[in-house]
Formats: sequence, structure tokens, C-alpha cells
Amino acid sequence: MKKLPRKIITRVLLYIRTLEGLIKEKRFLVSSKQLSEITGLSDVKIRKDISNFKTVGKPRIGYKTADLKRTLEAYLLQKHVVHLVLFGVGNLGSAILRYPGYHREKVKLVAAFDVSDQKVGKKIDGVRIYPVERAPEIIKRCHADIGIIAVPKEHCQEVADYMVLSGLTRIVNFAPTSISVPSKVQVRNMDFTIEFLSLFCDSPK
Amino acid sequence: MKKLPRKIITRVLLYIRTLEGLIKEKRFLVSSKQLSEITGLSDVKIRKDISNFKTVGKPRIGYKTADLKRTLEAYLLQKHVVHLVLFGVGNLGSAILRYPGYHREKVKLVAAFDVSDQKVGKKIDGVRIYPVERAPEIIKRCHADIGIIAVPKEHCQEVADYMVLSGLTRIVNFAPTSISVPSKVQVRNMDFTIEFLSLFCDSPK
DNA sequence: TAGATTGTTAATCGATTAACAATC
DNA sequence: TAGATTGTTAATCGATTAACAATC
Repeated sequence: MKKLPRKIITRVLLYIRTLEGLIKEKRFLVSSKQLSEITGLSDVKIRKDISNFKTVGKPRIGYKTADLKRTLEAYLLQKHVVHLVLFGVGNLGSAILRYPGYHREKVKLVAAFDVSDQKVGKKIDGVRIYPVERAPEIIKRCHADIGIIAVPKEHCQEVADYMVLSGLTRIVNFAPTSISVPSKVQVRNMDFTIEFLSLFCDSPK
Repeated sequence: MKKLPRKIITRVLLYIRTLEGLIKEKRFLVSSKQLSEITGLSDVKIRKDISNFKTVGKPRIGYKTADLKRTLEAYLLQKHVVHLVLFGVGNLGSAILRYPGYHREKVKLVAAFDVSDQKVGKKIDGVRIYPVERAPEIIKRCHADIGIIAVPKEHCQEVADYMVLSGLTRIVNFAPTSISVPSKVQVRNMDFTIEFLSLFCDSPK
């Protein structure tokens, strides 16, 4: 099957999350119209997205929630668990460590790194905090897939360089600053302030 | 001037953040090529975005950093300060309260709300925590522009309803669940797990 | 003047929506 | 059968990129 663009992938993950909720409520069937009401996306778009997969819907009836979830996951989440490592266990880092995602079983934070002697050696939510120097070794041993930057922006580039050196090729950057990395490395920036402001500037009045 | 789509607004905010950094380093001129290297966006796109505004660049020379910043801000940030209120002062809420944005002076968190008696009355980073019941009153008095949801997902819908009731029309939802709101209310969802997974699924190998 | 860079117009690309046939 | 809903094809819309003229 052809590779899907990121936009669609993100929506499909939202469908999976929604289906999990429905399954938990013992709802066995759902129509694209109902998914549309829950997610706020148009029903046509939802059907179009779903039709990228081996189709599982029945006209007049809708989709079996469990089947649809299984079908969507089979394509997207072949690798069983995505391994994350976190750099920086400050306020935001600790919150990320404790983030209660629906997809917990699909994503696992396997190690955290910090420079503070107070923090190193501790465990938060079962995740051990290591000194930064051990990152290359641990990243390899854990087969980490994604590195998260939650350090002060002054150390952001330095940490990014170190992550690349350690073999990471995917970075989520929570610091409000740009980082420069080799082109093979994928970066996703999450600057809360920009998110807040863009919502404000975008909406009318 | 015509209303810009959100995508462009978000990039323009990134240019402003980048320009602030350059100005702090006493760089007075910058070309679209250089902005491209810093931000990772194409130089053509950057020029196109900038050309939506009264143009300020000089061929062969580039843009004056201070002028460009002023021009971009003049359009986007007419209202001097965007007021945020936060619902839920747990791990993530506390981190958001302390988030060190570049645009600090453009965005102000004016009040936080929580149900816990332990937290109510305290101040974090200068922001007072109030009981949830006082939200309608305080939201009106502070002219809050955006409400942030950082409560456990079980209470997410309930809190969203209360925000709408209090007069908020823009919501940023950090909980990993969908909320349903009247169509006049704008919602931006930030589910970390979905962000992590979509980066993983999207990138090759 | 020559070369670099901006700003704009046209072409391409991709994503969304509209229309409708298929089918349960 | 009639009606609702899926899945698909075609049309529209918007965003990006290519090409190039303008200009410092």
C-alpha cells in the first residue's frame, strides 16, 4: 500500500483513539456521520481516509468499531511499541513523562536524561532518569525511535546535536526555538505560544 | 488587508520569533535564504508569506530585521496582549503556567482554575489559582481570549461546557479526547501521543 | 555593469468537497 | 422495494513551487 501523507496519518490516529472510546462503551457499530459528529471532521473526508485501507464498511450499517480499529492499526502500527526518550526533566519534561495518553500501549517512554544530580537516578512513573552522557549507549540499547527535547532553549541545539550523534532520526522539540539538523532527521516543533497565538489570530473578531 | 489562512499565520509567528532572536544577536539584516536555513522552510515560501504584507525587503540586501518584525506584528498582534486562562493545575497545567515562551509579552496567563483545595489560593509564577466556580466571573473581568484544558480526560467535556458557558470562544485542549462545542467555538487539540505517533508513522524506515 | 535578491505571475501539486453509483 | 450509507470519480479549491521580471 502506498505511503500516506502525514495529514491523513494524524487523522487516522484520531479515528483509532475515537474507536477505542466507542469500544470501551460497548458500541459495536458506528457510521461516518457519527464519527464526524465526535471528531468535528466531515463525514466524506472520514470515508475517504478510511477507503485508503482495505474497506470494511457496510452501506446502510456503517463500520464495526473493533474491525475498523484493527484495520487502521494494522497498517499504521506494525511495529508494536514506539520507544521514546526524553531530554530534560523539568516542569514540562515531568508532565510529558506522566502524560496519560489513550495510546499508552502503543507508545512507551523508555528513558529520560537530565544534567541535574538531584534528578539522576530517580524514577518518575517507572521511567529512570539517567545522566546525559549515557544517552548514546541507552538510545542504542533501547532502540529508541523518537527523542523529545524539553530542555531550556539555551541548550536546545546542543541537545539536538547530541541526539543526532546518538543515532536518533526523529525529534519532537518543545523548546521555543529552531534547531538545525541533518536533512535525514525529522523535526516536529511544538511551541505552545505559537499555538496559542495562531489560534487567536486565526479566529474571527 | 485580507484575512490570512491559519497555516500562513503560524509561519509568520515563527518568523517573528526568529527575528526576535536575530535582533537580540544584533543582526540588522537578513535574507529569505538565511531565514530559510534557520526555519527549514523554503525561501520562496517565506518571501511569498512576507509579500502578503506591505513589503519591506530590498533586492540584493534582504530585510531589516527590526522593520520586518514590526511589520509582521502590526498586522497579527494588534491587540496588545492575548489573555489565557488555564483549567487544571496538575503536572501539565503547572508546566504550561511556567512555559518560557519567546512571546511572553504577547501572551499572558491571567488566571488558573482547579478543584483541589490544596491548590486554590496559591500562586504559581505570579498566577493565582481560583476555585472553578469563579471562572465565569473572572473570565469576564479579565477579558480572557483563550481557555486551556489541562484536566483529566474524564472531566474534559464538563470543563469545555463550563468554558463555553463562561463566554470563551477559543479552546486549546491538551486532553487526549474529543470535546463537542457549539460551532462558533474554535478548538485546537494537542494530543501528545498522536503527535508522537504521527511523526513515527510518517517518517521513512 | 553584473550579480544577488526581492516580489509576482503562472504552473503544478495536493487536499477537500460535490456528485453519484453501488449496495446492504 | 425504499432509504440510508459506503466508496469512488470528477470538480473545486488552496497551497506550494517554478519561472522570471524588477531592482538595488
